[in-house]
Amino acid sequence: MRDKRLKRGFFIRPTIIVSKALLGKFLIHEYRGQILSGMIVETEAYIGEKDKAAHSYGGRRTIRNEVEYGPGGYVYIYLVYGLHHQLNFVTAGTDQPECVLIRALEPAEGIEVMKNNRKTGKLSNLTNGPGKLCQALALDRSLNGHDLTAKGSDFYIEDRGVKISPKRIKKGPRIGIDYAGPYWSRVHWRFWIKDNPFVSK
DNA sequence: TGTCCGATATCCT
DNA sequence: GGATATCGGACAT
Repeated sequence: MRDKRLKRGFFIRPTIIVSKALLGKFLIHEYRGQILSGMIVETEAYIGEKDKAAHSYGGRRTIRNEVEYGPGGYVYIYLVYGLHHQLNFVTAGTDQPECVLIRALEPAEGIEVMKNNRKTGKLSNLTNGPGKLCQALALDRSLNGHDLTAKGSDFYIEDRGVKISPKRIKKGPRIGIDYAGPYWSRVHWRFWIKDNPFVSK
């Protein structure tokens, strides 16, 4: 059987390219013997050094964002507002603190478990936001620094052959970062699949 | 050691 | 549509 997991080379590319390429890929978490998965439908790019909205702006390097300074293909996950997790994938090479925030998924496998994790019966409300998808797929800080490309790991990304043509990729300003000032809060570094009902609002 | 605040979701009106 | 929950990280003291 062909190994469909994304390899290191996929992530070691410019962050904007990776952000778009991730649309249509499948995020898979094998959790307690269950497969929890979803197709990525919305992403945001964070270009560390020069991006005022990024944790690594100006080369800021801390215990929390240390993994961003490593090579692409690793997981950067942390807690905001004391209750919501944010899932990111590190991109580019070593010492370029760049990453892609996963904002929304279209649920694929393990939907019943996800509904239970989320305490909701509504499919449309399961994974249409960064904090929601982490809760649905049971992702938390213990996965920080996880290698997505490691053989046999239980958290990875697959290419299942879904092709998203450039025409179906929409872009716009990122969300919830007004503090970054008029320029960085407006750059069009958010990407999503046109007309997909699971994109966050 | 203390204070400030966030890459959101939810509940309430 | 608006308030607010809730905690760990960042940085100042």
